[in-house]
Amino acid sequence: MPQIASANPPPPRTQSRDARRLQIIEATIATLAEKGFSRMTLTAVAQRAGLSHGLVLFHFGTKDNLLAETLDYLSEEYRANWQAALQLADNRPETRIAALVRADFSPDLCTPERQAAWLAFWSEAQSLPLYQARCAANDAEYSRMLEGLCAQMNALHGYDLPPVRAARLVRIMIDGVWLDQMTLQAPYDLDEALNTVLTGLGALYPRHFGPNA
Amino acid sequence: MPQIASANPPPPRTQSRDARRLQIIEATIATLAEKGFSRMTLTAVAQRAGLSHGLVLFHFGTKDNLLAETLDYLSEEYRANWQAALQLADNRPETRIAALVRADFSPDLCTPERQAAWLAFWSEAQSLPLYQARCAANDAEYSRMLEGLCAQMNALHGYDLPPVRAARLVRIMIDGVWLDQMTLQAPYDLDEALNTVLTGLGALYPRHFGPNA
Amino acid sequence: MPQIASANPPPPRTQSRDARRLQIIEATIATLAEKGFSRMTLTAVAQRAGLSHGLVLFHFGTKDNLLAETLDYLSEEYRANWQAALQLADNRPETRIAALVRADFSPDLCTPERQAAWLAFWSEAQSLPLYQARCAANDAEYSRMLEGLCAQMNALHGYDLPPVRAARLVRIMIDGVWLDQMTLQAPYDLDEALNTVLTGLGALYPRHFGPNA
Amino acid sequence: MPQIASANPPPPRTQSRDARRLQIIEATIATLAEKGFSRMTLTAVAQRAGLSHGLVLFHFGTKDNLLAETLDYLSEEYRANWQAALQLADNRPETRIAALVRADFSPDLCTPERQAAWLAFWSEAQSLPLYQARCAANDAEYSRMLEGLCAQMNALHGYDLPPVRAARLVRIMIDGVWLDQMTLQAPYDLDEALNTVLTGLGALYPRHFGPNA
DNA sequence: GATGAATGAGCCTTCATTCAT
DNA sequence: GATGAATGAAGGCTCATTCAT
Repeated sequence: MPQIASANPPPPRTQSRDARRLQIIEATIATLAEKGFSRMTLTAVAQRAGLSHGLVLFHFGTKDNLLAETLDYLSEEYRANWQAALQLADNRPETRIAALVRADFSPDLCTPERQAAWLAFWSEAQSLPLYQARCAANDAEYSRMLEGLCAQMNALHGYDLPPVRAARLVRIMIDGVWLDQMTLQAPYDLDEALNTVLTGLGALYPRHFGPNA
Repeated sequence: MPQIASANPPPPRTQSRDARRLQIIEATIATLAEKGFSRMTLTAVAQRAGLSHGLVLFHFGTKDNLLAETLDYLSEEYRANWQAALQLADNRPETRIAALVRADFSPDLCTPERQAAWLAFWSEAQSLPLYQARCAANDAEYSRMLEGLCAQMNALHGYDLPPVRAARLVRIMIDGVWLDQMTLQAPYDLDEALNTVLTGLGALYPRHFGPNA
Repeated sequence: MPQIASANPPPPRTQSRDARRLQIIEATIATLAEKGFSRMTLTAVAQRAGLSHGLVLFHFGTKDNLLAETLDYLSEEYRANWQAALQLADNRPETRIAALVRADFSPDLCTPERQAAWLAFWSEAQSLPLYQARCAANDAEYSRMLEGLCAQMNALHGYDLPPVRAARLVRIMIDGVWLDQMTLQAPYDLDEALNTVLTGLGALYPRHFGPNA
Repeated sequence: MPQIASANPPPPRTQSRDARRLQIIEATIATLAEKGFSRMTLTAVAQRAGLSHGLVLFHFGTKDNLLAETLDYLSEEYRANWQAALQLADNRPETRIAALVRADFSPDLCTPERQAAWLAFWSEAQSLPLYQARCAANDAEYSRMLEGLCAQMNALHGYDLPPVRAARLVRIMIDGVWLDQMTLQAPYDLDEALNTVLTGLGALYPRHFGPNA
């Protein structure tokens, strides 16, 4: 976890360039979550980071660029997370799929702040070239990889689900419970979210998956 | 669906109050879809409706109120749509679930514009009291109803899925493919979306559902 | 007293032109008093008169004209009031001065509404040509007349006050207590106002004036 | 009196915070005098100060706050002025009253601009909570102090005027000549204003006051 | 690096005015 | 006469961006 900005102590006089940028990006994520895309202002970001207004622009040039780099950061963080999970898994597709799903619900990543920030970017994806430009490649890579695993489930274990649809179902179940956290009046917790997806996965591949409990 | 907004002909000097309000609400949905929540301006709405921006405020008072009434309109439209679908279905839970799912992909409702508008509201749900205040009741009603149908699937047909999770899985699969339309670079069409959900449904209840083709 | 507008009963379908104009002018005075010059809107005037927005402009053409005619009305009302008081007085200057002062505190004229309306016009007198154009003549006539009476006090009763200053002192004492009603947190009543001026008058002309009690 | 506002030279990029605020407040007073309360706009204030309109809001937040701080400034200036005058006077009530009156006609304070600004605030006092909230205390302090001095005139010099009325008469004569400056077509000068009030004072306390000449 | 004053574009909103019915 | 829809100018305010220190 990157070191989260904390406004109270006077900001250290000199910080490494990268630490400052990270601090501002984390403040951007938090502000996005707190105020939504439409009310995220540079002033609010600066305040949350405990920095002056001008310094944010000194480091990022423009607001659009700050948003772009924040999205890059989230996107890269997400990719690194599932890739690390795959590294630790063996080669069986059921292990790898399980690892991916669990990774998506890791408490480091799956926080209300980050979910809200993702949703903010998604909602602007249609009208802002930003999202497609920055995330299309990562998203596609993730989908292709998941489709490959689903294809292996068919080949190795005798299932008969179209891999593209199966992969898509896994993906949308994950996105769906993320969305639930943002829109439900009384959201369920991380554990229930994971088990909901595992239940769905167990429906797709009954001999290999199922809820924890 | 009314298709009123059309800027070219000089707007009739007087229209019935309700027709004008509807026209403006449709223009709001379209603008929300085109520009996203953060860049939806009253000027843009007025332009799209072919009206002066002052008239929008004459009819709705404030921008916030316009947004609230737009959300009410979408929410009511959605509720009316699935309730009408249930009216036409018989009493068997599998028929009713299928009717709900198909209703959610009706071409009148499931348009890119409306999906984008919904997403815009979802993304602000955390920071704006608007969404919870207006939609929580409708959302909860929908969930309860779906949970009831899933419970009947267990009772009548011998399935063994926890109804709350099963209902949630149906919901998030639907929301998930909606979300896909907004975020994928090359989204799939309505038919494929429906069949994806039916495939997922077939995994949950194998003896009663499956893709069309 | 002109017939005060009363919003509750549905406005009589057909009224004489002059009655409508008067009704609107009275509503203007009341609105001026309630909201101040800067927040007096045609909508507020119409609402107070129980009429539609457009009707006000039908009768007065523009807002500026409505204000001008309202000022004319107040000015004429004021002039008629003191002239009527003089008609009833005998020819002695002390009687005539007393009549003038009492006229200025007549309960019909000296209402919080009218005082506030006058003050509103005074405060805009510098920047709006309106006041000078409409009231300079009346004001000058009043001053000349008062100066003549003060000159008679000297000639007939042996006082030795410069008539211009004496007249001015009478005028500003009256205006001053009017102003007090608008600015004091706990203003005094009409009777105390009158006796304050009579006390001042008694200081100027000790053998002829003094407070009532 | 600072005489800062001057649009011609390009404004220094940076000024001390307080100097800028003062400059803007003086421009507000001038604009209030020139245009009246109802047409005083931030743009007009900024133009008169030779600054951008955004800067006015940068320093004062809102127009309402700018008005409030301007009134505070005028009110404090007025209080400081009469208190300084009292400091220089000896303890005899006639000296102190004379000092107060002369202070009210000091050329620094008693300018057309300031008089017009005061009148603008007075005219909105009824409908805006501003005036009462900011000035009631100062006004009451002034009245009490003046009443005390009038009581001393009775006690020490054998006069027999009710102190409250006497003090009120002094106050309204001063306010009255201020009002005259705003409403008369051909106002008299400062000297004549002072002598008018001194004449009135001489009528109240014949053995101690009278016009200068 | 860092700060905060300064600018100006663009937004929401108010409101006088016009006009069809 | 009377109504209320419709327009557009103008105002207050927010905020990204620039820039002197």
